[in-house]
Amino acid sequence: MGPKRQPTLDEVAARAGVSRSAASRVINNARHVSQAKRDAVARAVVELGFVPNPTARALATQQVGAVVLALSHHDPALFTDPFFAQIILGVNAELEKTELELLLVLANSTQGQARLQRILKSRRADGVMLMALHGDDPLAALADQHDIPVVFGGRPLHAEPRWYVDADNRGGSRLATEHLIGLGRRHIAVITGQMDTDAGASRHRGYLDAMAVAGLDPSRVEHGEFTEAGGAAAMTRLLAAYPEVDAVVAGSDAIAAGSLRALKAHGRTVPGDVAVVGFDDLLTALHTDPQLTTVHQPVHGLGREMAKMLLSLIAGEEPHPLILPTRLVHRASA
Amino acid sequence: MGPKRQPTLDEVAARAGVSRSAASRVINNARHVSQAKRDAVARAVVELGFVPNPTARALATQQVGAVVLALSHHDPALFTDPFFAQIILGVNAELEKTELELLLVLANSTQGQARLQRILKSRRADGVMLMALHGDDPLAALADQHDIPVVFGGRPLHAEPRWYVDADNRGGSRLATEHLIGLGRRHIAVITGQMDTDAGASRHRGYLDAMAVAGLDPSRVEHGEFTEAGGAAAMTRLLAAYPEVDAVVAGSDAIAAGSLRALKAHGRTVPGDVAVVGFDDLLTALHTDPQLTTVHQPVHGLGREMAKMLLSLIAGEEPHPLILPTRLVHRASA
DNA sequence: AGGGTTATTGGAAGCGCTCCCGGGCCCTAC
DNA sequence: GTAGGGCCCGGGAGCGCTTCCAATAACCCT
Repeated sequence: MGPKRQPTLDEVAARAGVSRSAASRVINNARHVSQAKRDAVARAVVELGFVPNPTARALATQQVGAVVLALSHHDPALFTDPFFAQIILGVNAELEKTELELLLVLANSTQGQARLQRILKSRRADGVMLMALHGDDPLAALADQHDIPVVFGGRPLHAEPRWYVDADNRGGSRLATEHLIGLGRRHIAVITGQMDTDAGASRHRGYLDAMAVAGLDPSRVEHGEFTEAGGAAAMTRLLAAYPEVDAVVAGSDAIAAGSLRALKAHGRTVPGDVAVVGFDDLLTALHTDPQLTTVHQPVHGLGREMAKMLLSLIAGEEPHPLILPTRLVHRASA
Repeated sequence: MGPKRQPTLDEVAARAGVSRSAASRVINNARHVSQAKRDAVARAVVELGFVPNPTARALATQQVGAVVLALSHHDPALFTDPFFAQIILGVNAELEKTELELLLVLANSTQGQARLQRILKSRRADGVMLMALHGDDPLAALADQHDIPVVFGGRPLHAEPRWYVDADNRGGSRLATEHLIGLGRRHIAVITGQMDTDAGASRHRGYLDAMAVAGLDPSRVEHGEFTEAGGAAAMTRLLAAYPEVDAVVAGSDAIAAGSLRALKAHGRTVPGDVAVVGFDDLLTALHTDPQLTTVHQPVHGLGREMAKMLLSLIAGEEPHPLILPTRLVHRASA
């Protein structure tokens, strides 16, 4: 292995022939240092390969230099959804511009919850991004209990957090439904995700909005999980209960993919017999057959905006909640 | 917001009427404390809601209480592969048993590389897990330069790191090829992933092994990326160059999914005209049509074992490199 | 030339914790 | 009766950095 110990600021100062305070000022690019000392210190830093110890710095400044991204979900497998990967990528893109590190906390289990609690109480991070909260999620309340900035990704069901970024779920879903109506479909069903989720409930509401305006019957509804399996099962139930359906608004691309499979299994053609539109516009939407007409939400951007908002919060600013627009992407399934 | 400041150990000690040292001993469950003081401190801890400050503790003990998982890849989009999600899930499962936090570093860009460097030099973590190294990846050399445990997930191309965990890529691929041979196929092609990757090269080698034993022509080969698009393109080239192929060994499930798509586009049936076997056995393998016969590698376990190995390294032990077994999963495509 | 700023500078006091050490204490063995 | 050996216990010295402060030094204006 390499060098046994990193040089300390004292050693740098000694080598440069200045006081530790002066060296510190140079490192932090602060004022009140002569150019001569500045150069001397800079040289010593290079020669010694000095890198400031973040722990010591954190202790002195009371700033950790890290933020946490906490993903809360009851089912660990859900994390496999590329949706989360995109979120992480977005967050990371924004964080890369800074010196902040990313702490990942999977808060599904009670284990994970306790861990997040600890992180908050012990100030192990300068801020928190919290995602995917179910209605009863105890994490939602955590935000207020500690003196640490928290931004939500998506809204919890029965609370309006002070800071959040979300996609326009309701508007997007309404768009999708209107598109189906415009296509001449009249027996339009909806397969929602979990209704104890704001995304699930809001997307359902968007469907109701459009159906109401068009004066159509909005009662053909099935609930399921945000998964392919959930979608397939829901579609099968739908077909049994309402054989007349000629279109379905799916709560997510995964759900849509599942319905496609179930539809094919029951001998219905898409979009001939039944038109399907999804929600998310992840890569999955391109890999179905036929390719999915779907509502695009800027997932990567969602991650980025969460990070941005957290950064501005940490900087002491007062950002406003943000709702990102969604739009319909026309492909083959509707 | 909540309480402005967390109580310190001194305050706990004062309230319990003991010295700070004694309080510390109780917190760390060390010996040489009377039961009476133990109780007094415990009570004070609860009353004050004390949680030790990890930063201060880290500074004193020289142990950060965090490890990093670094994912290196040239293309950020690759991170979307559920493979990584599974790795993370596995790592997290093991870490949840400890007090260690997970630092996620996406080291694709030079930005990310520099960041990882900094983390290593400044000892921002107690250990590192490094994944997905291409042949020329500068990260591979990093391990030796710093006095910090590093375990590799998969092997870099031209180096045998001291500690790594990998799947039996060569053996698995050989199994897949043998299966195809057993099926009576004789014009078996291979679509590899990037050959500057150990996984890519090893899986190709497994194919060569089996073909050599059977005395078959192993020259039908195309290279691509570990993606669906790469697989589709490679399959198309394959079909043009060797129209007689009756089977293909794919370097991954994504590649296999791509070939399936290309095969269908060219009017070949699967497994009738061409049998296909994948590698990974992720959820994707279930969502293709037909479902994929594929080599299962324990991705979640890979993550878990990486974490385990790192933990044991941190504990001062000397674990051995680990190669996890792979096995063939029979489904419809071969 | 003199009073008042404004730049530099190093000393020293923390940040909140761990842990070494030496001093009591009590108990046992001779 | 006393010399050892545990056990407790608190004092205090760090861990490596930032930052306040008082002390100089350099500079401006009238």
